[in-house]
Amino acid sequence: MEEHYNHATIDAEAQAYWQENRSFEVTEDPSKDKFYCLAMFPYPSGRLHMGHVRNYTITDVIARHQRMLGKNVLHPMGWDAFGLPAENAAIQNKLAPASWTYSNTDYMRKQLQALGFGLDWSREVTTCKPDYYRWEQWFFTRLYEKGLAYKKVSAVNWCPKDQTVLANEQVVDGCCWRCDSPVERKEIPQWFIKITEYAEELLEGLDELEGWPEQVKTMQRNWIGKSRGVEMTFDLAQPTAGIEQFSIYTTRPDTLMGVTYMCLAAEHPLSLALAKDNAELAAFIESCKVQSVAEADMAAMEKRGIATGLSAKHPITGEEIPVWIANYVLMDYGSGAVMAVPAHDQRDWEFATKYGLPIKQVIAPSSGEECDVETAAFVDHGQLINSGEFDGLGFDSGLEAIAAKLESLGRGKITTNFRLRDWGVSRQRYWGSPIPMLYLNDGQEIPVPADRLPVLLPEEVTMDGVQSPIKQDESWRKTDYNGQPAEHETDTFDTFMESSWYYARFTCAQYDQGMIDKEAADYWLPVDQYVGGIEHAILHLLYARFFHKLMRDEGLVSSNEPFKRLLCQGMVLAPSFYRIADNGSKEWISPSEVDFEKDDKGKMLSAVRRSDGAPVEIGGTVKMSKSKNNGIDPQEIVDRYGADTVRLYTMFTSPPDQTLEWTDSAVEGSHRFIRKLWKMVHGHLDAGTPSALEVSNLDSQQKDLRRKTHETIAKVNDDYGRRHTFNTAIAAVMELLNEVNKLADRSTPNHLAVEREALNAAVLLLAPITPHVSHKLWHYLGNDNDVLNVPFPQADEKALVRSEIEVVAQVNGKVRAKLTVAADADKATIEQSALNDERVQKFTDGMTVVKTIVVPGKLVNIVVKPQ
RNA sequence: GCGGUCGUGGUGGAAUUGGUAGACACGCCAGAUUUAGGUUCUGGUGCCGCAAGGUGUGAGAGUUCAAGUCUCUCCGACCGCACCA
Repeated sequence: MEEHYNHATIDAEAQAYWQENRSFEVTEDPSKDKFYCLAMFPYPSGRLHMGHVRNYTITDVIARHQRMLGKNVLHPMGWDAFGLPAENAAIQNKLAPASWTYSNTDYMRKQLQALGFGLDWSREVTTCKPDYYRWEQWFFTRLYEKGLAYKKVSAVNWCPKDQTVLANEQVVDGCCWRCDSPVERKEIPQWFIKITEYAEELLEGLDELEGWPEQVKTMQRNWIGKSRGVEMTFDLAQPTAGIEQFSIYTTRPDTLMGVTYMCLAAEHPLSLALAKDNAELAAFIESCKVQSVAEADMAAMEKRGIATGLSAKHPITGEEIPVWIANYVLMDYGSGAVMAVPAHDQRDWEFATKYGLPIKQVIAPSSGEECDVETAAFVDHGQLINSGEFDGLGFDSGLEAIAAKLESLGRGKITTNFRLRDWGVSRQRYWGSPIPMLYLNDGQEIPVPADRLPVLLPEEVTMDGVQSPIKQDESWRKTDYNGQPAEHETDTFDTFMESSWYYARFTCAQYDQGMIDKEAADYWLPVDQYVGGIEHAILHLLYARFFHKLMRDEGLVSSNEPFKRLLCQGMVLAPSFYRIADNGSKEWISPSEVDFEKDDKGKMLSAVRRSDGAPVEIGGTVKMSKSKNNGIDPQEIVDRYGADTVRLYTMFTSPPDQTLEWTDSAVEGSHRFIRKLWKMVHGHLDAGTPSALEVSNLDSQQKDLRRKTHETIAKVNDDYGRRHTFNTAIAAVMELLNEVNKLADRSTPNHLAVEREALNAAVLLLAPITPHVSHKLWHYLGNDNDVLNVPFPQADEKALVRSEIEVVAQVNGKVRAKLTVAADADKATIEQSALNDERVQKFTDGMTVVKTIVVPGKLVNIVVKPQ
């Protein structure tokens, strides 16, 4: 065995072995239990970043562990290849998005291989290729035929100068990122898929997902936003432009008697009708359009409104209530109009205060406390007051009574409402799958017939940065349908379409007879473990769940949910440094160019740029990004330390669901640990040949080491399989090796046998995380099989047995002594042994024992008080 | 603004079901080895204190024999908000 660990040759050797043996290519094998382990596939941005490394290391560890547990493991990889960045890069580099994308996937595939990820490359899927998106197009035509896809008018961000649609990301401070013109909202016809038809099932399905983090399920529940309320109509006191009434929805009908004004969205039909001959209203509505469509921007802006001069009649009292138009009412939610109850809604309260509208209290706190609605809205449920016949009712009884009254008057009814809106899938961009629809001259919509699919996206194009090439290309647009002239839809799909079903396509990536090979899908689906960023907690995961149900209803898959277990990993952060440039902007300096000065405890005091020795500002630890110039290139670390060090570091330094802070010195620590393991195996082999392990013939030191080995095996199994806390698994193996070192006595073959068992276990336990070095060391330790397929170690219960244990003795909750007692000692024995302990007596002497709590195996707490 | 998460030594973190706070590692200090640096090895390391002991998990309150963990209020950081993926 070589004395020193050489990562370059060891990585290359293991990777060549896996490639030659096609170790990670799998087929459906009904005789074995399957395990489908999936990472969110990457957008091919150019190079891997640390977030990718972290994501794929997590799935690789889980996949390799499951494989060693005997499962038939599918761990595939592909490319989420359509999207906006390719268009931007294309404009910048004067390259077609397709060729930019393909050169990126080629480079990143090599990087993934260099990290030793055990991926089945025979199933690689690239979403921008026609053999993928043709099935998505076909599926959309099926949805259209079922009435689940439809076209409607909806708002986009519009740059009036460039005459183009902007993504929310392309709107900076309300202006176009390219030309800085103020952005407007514009209503254009777009395609939608009826996710709202599945709202109830998407909500209920969450209850089945026991393997999902609670916070993700909560976020999805809130996003779907099911509520029970009342829909009611308000008559206008002065019918206008043929409109006599409008409807609203409220979850607080109990506050109906406190309505003091009504609010319409700027895009509400009544608002638009009124604006026709009222220049002031028209100007206000126009001013509401100058803002992005992003909800966060809408919510953050100042609330503004204007009185229409119209009144509505209160449905119960008939009282006339002023009607306003306000910028905080969303046309997309409910009916685009709300009743305002400033006494019991914070936003209404602020609006009413600003415009001097009346505030009428109709709910009083149930506790009987006073509250003053002139100083703040009272938004809790309570008891109805000032509400005539409804006085004294509570929230539920008030809701029922008022709804019943409205129903009897024919003015409203109890309804269920969802916050969830239908999924808009149209994008006015080039680099996406064309939406497979045709338009005849008379405007009739025709789904492209299956035998004409796919509608190919031309790849050889030049981008002008403003208009989509296919929108400009008349020869692409023009076609025919049954002999009639027709035009292709030039919008493309939202890229969430591709990422909503790729997991199913991985089960049959090469299948060319349909979207999904049902036999393969039925074997592999659902995904047993899905891993990806928390930023996808709502949109991607909700769309994928929706798509799965659509595919189920098309007969393509059999399960109700796509992902059994979900792990959301945290972001990767790194320190950042900057200098203020002459023009006041920050110049971000890469951490690799910076040296630190530390105080005598190692705390960072100041930092200087190495090149000029002058100080730089410390910008804190923030998400690795190009803009902060603090990205660490995984490639450099792999070249310097090897793949196993990168993998070990990312798994050791934080639990997977928390943020990971990158520090160079800690990376060296991980590398040191691998070298230490290597050296230990080398020293062990040098010391001689172990005897066969005779469990019955061990001294107490050897028993201790053996117990530690099996405790570690038990902990690592639990950490890998159930807890997914790889950091504590690694810490446990480190402890085991520290123990091996401490008890090193290489003079007897018996001891060597116990040590061999420990080292074999350590190499196998680490194999999912550091597969290259484990591959090599496993052979050095005299094993001739492939570490990939060795059954994962299982703890020997007999080795775990202890005769004595330590319990803590507390007095009044403070630790005063540690007692050694028999492992099976009963409560009375433990209590007595604590009371007899002189360190305990020091604190109990002269006191009266009030009570004693004994937690067997853990502690005894003696509660005393002065006599 | 709305929804969600997090806050523990100089640093990353551990404490799994309310039961020993700080495992494991980085850094730092001291020593050994080394021509020197690096490597490697040994010991120490929350804070105050000579010690006994006290104190300590963002701040404040509460429940409990016992709170990092549960409840409430506040402060701070982060993620998502439907066209970034």
